[in-house]
This record gives sequence, C-alpha cells and structure tokens, in this order.
Amino acid sequence: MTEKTTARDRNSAAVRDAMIAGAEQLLAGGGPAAAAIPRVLALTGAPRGSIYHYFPDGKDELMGCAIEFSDRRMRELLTEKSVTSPFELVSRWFDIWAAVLVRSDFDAGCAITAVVVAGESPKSRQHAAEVFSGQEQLLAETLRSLGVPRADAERLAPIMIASAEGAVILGRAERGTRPIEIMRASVLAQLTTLGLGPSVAGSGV
Amino acid sequence: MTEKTTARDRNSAAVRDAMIAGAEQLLAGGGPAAAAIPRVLALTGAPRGSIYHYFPDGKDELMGCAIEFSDRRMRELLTEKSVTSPFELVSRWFDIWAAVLVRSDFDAGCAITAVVVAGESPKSRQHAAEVFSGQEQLLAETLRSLGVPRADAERLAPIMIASAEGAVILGRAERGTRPIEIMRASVLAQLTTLGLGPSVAGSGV
DNA sequence: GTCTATACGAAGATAGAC
DNA sequence: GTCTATCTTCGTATAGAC
Repeated sequence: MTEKTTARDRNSAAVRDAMIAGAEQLLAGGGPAAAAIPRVLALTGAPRGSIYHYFPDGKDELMGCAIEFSDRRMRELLTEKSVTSPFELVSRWFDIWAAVLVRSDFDAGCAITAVVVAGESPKSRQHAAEVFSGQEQLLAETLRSLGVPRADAERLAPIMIASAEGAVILGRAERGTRPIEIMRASVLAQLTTLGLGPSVAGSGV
Repeated sequence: MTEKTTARDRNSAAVRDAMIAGAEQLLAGGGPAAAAIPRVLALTGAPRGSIYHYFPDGKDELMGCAIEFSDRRMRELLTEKSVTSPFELVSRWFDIWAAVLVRSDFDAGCAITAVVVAGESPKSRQHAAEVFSGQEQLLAETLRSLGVPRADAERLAPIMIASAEGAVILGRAERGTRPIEIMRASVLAQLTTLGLGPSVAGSGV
C-alpha cells in the first residue's frame, strides 16, 4: 500500500490477470507442458515482453499464480450464493465441477491436480499441495458452520475433494458427466447416512 | 504365432519390457513430459537404438504400452489371491493404491490418470479412456461375481475408481496415506449401507 | 539390433534496444 | 513496458554406418 494505483497500473494488472487466467485455462486442459509461455501469450494476446516483467521467476511463478487464481475462483463460486445446508453445499460443489467439464467440452479438469500429477518443479507441487489443503479447510469450516459435527466435517471435506477430482478425471476420459453424477449421489448418500440429509438441514430437532 | 521364439527374441523382449516398465514408472511419477525417451533410456539402460526399433510409432506407442502395462499389473494384483467378498475387494483395491504411494515415497500415482490429465496427443488420451473403461468393467464383473446386484455393482465400480484416483492425488499432495484411508472407509461404509458389509459377504442369508 | 550423427522444432531464460 | 534477438537446453524423429 505504499504506492499509488495509476491508470497504467490498472492496465498492466489487466494484462497480468489475463495471462494468469490464460495459464490456468491451459494448465487445466493439458498440464504444465500445455501451459507453455508462448501458448499463454498466443491465447491471451499479451505482449511478449510482459512475461518476465510481471513474472520475474518465470514459468514457476506463472503456474503458481494460475493455481491461486483457480483456488480464488472456486472460493467465489462456492460462496457467492449463501448455502443453507450441507446437502446444498455438496450439490453446488459437484455442479461447479460438472460445469468445468461441460463448458470445456470435457477437455479440462482441475489445474491444481494437473500440477500435482505433472508439475515441473518440486516447488510448484508443494504449492499445489498447500492450495488443496486450504480448500479442504474451507470446506470443513463451511460444513461446520452448517451444523455438521467437527469429526464428520473433517472427514467429509477430503471426501468431497477426492470424489470430485476422481470424477473429473473419469468424466474427461469418457467425455461425459456420468462419473460426476455418480459421485455426487455417493457423497449425498453419505450425508444422509450421517443424519445430515436434506430434511435435517438446519438443526438437530 | 507364425514365428519361432529364439533366445535372441526373448532377450529383445526383455529390453522392450524394461523400457515399458521404465516408461510407466516415469509416467506415473511426472506425466508424459517426465517420461521423455532419453529419460526412459537412462533409467533402464536400454540401448539408444532400441526406441524406434521396438516402438516404430515413437513416444505415443511407448506411452500406450506403458498404460497397458499398468493396467495388466493392476489386474494381476487384483486377482492373484482370490477374493471372497466385496469388502475384501474394496480393501485390496485401496491397499494397492496405498502401496503405490508409499513405495514411491509419495512421488507417483496412476499412469492412466497422468495421460488423461496431461496427455500429449488425442490418441493417447482416448487410449487412456479405454483402459479406464476396461478397469471399470473388470471391477463391476468382479463385484457381481461376489454376489453384488447388478445395479449396485455398476455404481460401485466407478465409485471405487474415482475414489482411489482422487485419494491418490490428495495423498501425493500431502505426502501421506490419510486420503486413501478416508476414501477406503468411505467406500466400505457405502458397502455396509447397501447391505454388503463384511458380515454378509457370501449370501443373502 | 544397436550405434552415431544429425535435422528439426519447441521451450525457458537473458540481454540490450526502443 | 514492450520489443527483438539470442543463447541454451531438451526432446522427437530420421538416416545411414556397423
């Protein structure tokens, strides 16, 4: 906060943001190798000279920003409309992932997974691990705030993430949402088994 | 079957097999980019001249053989000891994946997933999709043979695969087997909910 | 069957001009 | 800030010798 934000800064930030969004898109589609710098430039129309200007540490830094961007967007989608029950949270979670699949014509998945599976540096994989951990915390806390007992919330959060990640991979492979719907039903059924079904959303009455 | 198998053929096949196994290992560890041909040669000690001799279609063919090798080994591990209940099958399934994680010090996952997520050609991704489909069929048929009703078996098979794939990714990220154990418990609990728990393994008594 | 040599292209990163 | 070289490394694939 020591510098003023000028019009040029805002403009520059826009270029930078576009590069990050483009990198995230390519990363989710084909992993780090597909998110090569020249491709990001071609996709976004960003100037060649902008890479090492905005990302002094090169590709590693760009990949890091891309998965943080992916994480930020996921948090927004998850909280933009208020959720009133665990059932709704889980359903929205799988809605988001179904949309990722459908809107990419089943050619894209999770950018964070792509880095874990095919990351080019230990640093980037470590970074991806931290982002996953943060998402798990967010989901667990949200579940708790919706009345889920702590022990259940802490188990359900990784179940939600792993179920969605696995379903996205299978969905990409078979080019359909069937795996998403199967895993959605699976997790919702587990909620019901725990007494957290749609009818007991708000309380322990 | 029109040619005799000579000592030289057996030797050659050994080199070829080593290259495939090495490619699978690198693929599972870091995706197709990490399974570059020079690395496969370095890892296996295979002669440089062997690549296009054994794999005329180059890297794509080697990757294809690698995921088929991975699939074959999985089928062997799954059937080498007879399974007597769905509970046992699911438990073994997660045992196998836990071993993949632990034995690689959490630096490797599923080769098929790696191709789906970061495959370098549409052909290789399509191939990976077929292998996943085949595994799902195997699991569904095995479940059926263990007394699981068809509808349940056809839902449980993709649940097993997606749960394990997701758990492997999270396990690699956090470098631990906690996600595997959580997903193992999740799937086993679903068996119990369906009346397929450990105590009703063999029949409907 | 295995070797070397080589052609070709793509990518990451840096230097210095504008 | 953005540009154009340019350097270096790496990977795929082919040709032709042994």
